[in-house]
Amino acid sequence: MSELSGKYNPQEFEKQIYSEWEKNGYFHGQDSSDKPPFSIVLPPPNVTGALHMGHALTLTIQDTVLRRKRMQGFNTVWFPGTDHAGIATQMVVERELLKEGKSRHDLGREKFIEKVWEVKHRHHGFITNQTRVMGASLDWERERFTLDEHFSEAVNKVFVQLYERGLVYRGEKLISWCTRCSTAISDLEVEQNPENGKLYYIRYYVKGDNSKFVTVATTRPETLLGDTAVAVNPNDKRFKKLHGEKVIIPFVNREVPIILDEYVDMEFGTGCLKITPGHDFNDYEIGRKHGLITVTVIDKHGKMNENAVGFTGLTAKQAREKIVEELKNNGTLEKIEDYAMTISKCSRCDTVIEPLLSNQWFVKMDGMAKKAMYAVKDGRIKFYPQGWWEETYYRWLENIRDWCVSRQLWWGHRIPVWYCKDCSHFEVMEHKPKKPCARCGSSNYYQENDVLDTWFSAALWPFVAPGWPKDTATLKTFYPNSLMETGFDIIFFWVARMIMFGLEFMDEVPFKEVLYHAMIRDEKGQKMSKTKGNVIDPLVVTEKYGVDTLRFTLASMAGRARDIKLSENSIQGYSYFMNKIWQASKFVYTNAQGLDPEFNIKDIKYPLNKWIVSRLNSTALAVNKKFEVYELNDVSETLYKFFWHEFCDWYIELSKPMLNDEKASAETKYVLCYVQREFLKLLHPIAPFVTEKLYEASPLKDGKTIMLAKYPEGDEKFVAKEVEGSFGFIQELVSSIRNIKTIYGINAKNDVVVVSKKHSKLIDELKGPITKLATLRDISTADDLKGIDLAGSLKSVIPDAEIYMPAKEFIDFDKEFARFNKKLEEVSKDLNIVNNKLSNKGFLDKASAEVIEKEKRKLEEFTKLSTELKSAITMLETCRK
RNA sequence: GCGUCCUUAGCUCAGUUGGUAGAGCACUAUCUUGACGUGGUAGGGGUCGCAGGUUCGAGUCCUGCAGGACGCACCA
Repeated sequence: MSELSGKYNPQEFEKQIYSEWEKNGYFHGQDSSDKPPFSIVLPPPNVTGALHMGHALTLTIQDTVLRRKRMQGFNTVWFPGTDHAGIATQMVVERELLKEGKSRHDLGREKFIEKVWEVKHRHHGFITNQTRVMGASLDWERERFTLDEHFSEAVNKVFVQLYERGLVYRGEKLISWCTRCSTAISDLEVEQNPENGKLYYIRYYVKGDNSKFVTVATTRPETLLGDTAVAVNPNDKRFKKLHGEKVIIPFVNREVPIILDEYVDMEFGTGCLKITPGHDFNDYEIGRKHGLITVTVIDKHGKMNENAVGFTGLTAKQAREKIVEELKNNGTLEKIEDYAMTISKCSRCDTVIEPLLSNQWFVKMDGMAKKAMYAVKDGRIKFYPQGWWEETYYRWLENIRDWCVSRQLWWGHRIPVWYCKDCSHFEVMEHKPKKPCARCGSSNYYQENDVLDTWFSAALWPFVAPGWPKDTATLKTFYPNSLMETGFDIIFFWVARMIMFGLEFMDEVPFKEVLYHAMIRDEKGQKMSKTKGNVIDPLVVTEKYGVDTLRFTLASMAGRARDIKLSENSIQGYSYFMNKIWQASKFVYTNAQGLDPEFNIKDIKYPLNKWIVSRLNSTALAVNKKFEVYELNDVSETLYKFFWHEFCDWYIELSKPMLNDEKASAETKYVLCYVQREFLKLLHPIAPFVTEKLYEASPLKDGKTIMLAKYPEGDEKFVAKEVEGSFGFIQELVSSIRNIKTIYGINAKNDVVVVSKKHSKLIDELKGPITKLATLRDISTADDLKGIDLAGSLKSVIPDAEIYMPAKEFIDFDKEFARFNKKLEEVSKDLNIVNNKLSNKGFLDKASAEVIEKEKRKLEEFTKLSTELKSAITMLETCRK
């Protein structure tokens, strides 16, 4: 037994314990084993990222779940890894370059990528070490990086196979383009922001008739240069006669037709819609329907191109100002209105998105989406918390559009497509083709410049982490993964796509369960962000309060809620709990001298010991039940209450006199140590460090590490309902006596007489403990009121007992009278409710026998209490006279 | 507009087949009891957002309304 310091001081042991675990290989799972497998893949953090509270939460939840499974005897593997995070990482490096006044183009692709790798290597240690700090029991030997060789091979294979199956295609489409990132992005990477804009009303004159015109309303006048039609609703009587006419687009003087399309809302604006297929998604659709040409007037940098005659080279914003100015001058601008609109912006850099026509690679979604939907519908994958995300998931999959996976970036998986330099032919192959071009015979190939969306590779994580495309033992054992734990914000980005690709390439779901966790916010419910300055840094918190404290706090909040409001105050509260565990353990250990470690827990005799062992088992059963549905908040609450309010408040206090009792001492010592040790095991998954530290010092230590100890499942055989019931009475008795003493400010120890037919024997047996707990000199029992100085005693009534405390000098009849009347009022209210129920024919007819029985018992109890209280009040009245 | 969800004690939240409203923090009073004042003990505090309905019985189920969060779509 080692010495424990005076108070809980986590900094003294956490880091060392972690390295011991890692050194001893406790985190490592076996590729094949007799034990049932349990696997999780860590959602790979951005390799250049820093640990934030979201990471801390996800690590805590996953580690907690996994540690319990490991202790339960599962062959567990938690696959670690980091993500190359395409745009994000490229931006980090570009920003560094910018400081030297350079862009990536100054370096060239090869040099630039070299530089990114350097940055990657430099950063990699930060995030992984911070992950270690949190206590995450990751199988580090299996760590992966999404751009490492093996991973890239898998990505290529997937891409090629998708192509061969007709699920990948190249096409020219209108896509969302970020002019700052200079790349296409997917629908998911576009955010809609409300903004105050303007609506411009512009006249287009009909060709050949300067007296006729139509007025269109637009928020983007600069796009009129790319207009190729004006549309009106076919049912709109106002404009129908114009069908077939042509109007002239100002500046470019292009003649465009007036077309009819039901899409046009007659109520909105003027009822005339300008059609710009090159810069608007809806217009693009209408253009396709009507066979319109597409004119692009804005380029990839957000500037007006050569088609924008007279405005070429201006930014879209400058062009808008100039066009509005000129329209005003020539009298075709009717009016400008304020207009509340939403603007699409790049979710990464907040730049306004420009819809652009361009050649991109797409993954066909409809077929895979359907399969992914059924996997959840038929229960092959279960979502937790139950009943929350299924609908959202289905809706997205039902309305899904093809996924634009090509990015015009340099950092990422370069698309395995090989173009012939001498003709336009291309091959989709994992490696550069060895044969000459099938069309022109040239051997001059170059690889596609675009890279893949980061989420493309991320979607392969559940099967690539265990080894795919190699047919490894690891893959056999750990696919499907047991659980996927992640934030609900990436349900579409990641979860849905993992399910699609898992089904497509493994023919089996990637994981059996998905657990979604909440978003961490500050105490006011606001998102934490550096600019707001409301960030709580997990590393600062763990430095101050310890990792276990933070983990316990986060676990306590990991319930069904979608937001977690975190404040330092709540963290501090839980650090007190850690200290409490520390202090109680110290007490247990210092009282363990002469302990017989061979004592058998089945042999315990004393009711108090039976009680705490019963409570321990009830607690273990409850904890395991809650673990199964991933309600970690209930797990931690159950453990908190058991340890603090049962083990410490009652059992430890009770054990003190028992330890001095020669007969009870040996058994009590053992039970103290036993219950404390089993509690440590129960808590270990949530608070791994303090439990290991204390376990190490336990005189009943039953293994090398608590990490590999058997997780207590709880045994019904040890749950003694009668004992718990009797002890409940004792608790109530003690509280009631304490209550009298507090009300009257009685500090001195005095005597108490209890009249209770039912519990006399029990009270006599537990005399020592009760006098100790209630600070009494003596407690005695009596069968009736004979010999009790009724007028000179303070009285209290609880179910099945009356308590008399001789304390003549303290009695205040008015106070007593008020106290009993208040109590009687409460009981009468309850009694009324029960009476009403039991005299209600409907209740008796329809309620279950069990419920009726319960009500009858209540009636009995309340009636008895009420009678007692009434007689006590009469007594007071007579005494007063 | 469609969808998911929230509204319970001053604050943060639990309350899972409908059966007498709970916890933590905060607050009040009190206690130097030999593990812990990061502690012990006792206590105050809620017409469960509003209005209907179903039911013998509703915080719990249904409908409507109000306030709020998030997702998707549309937005000339």
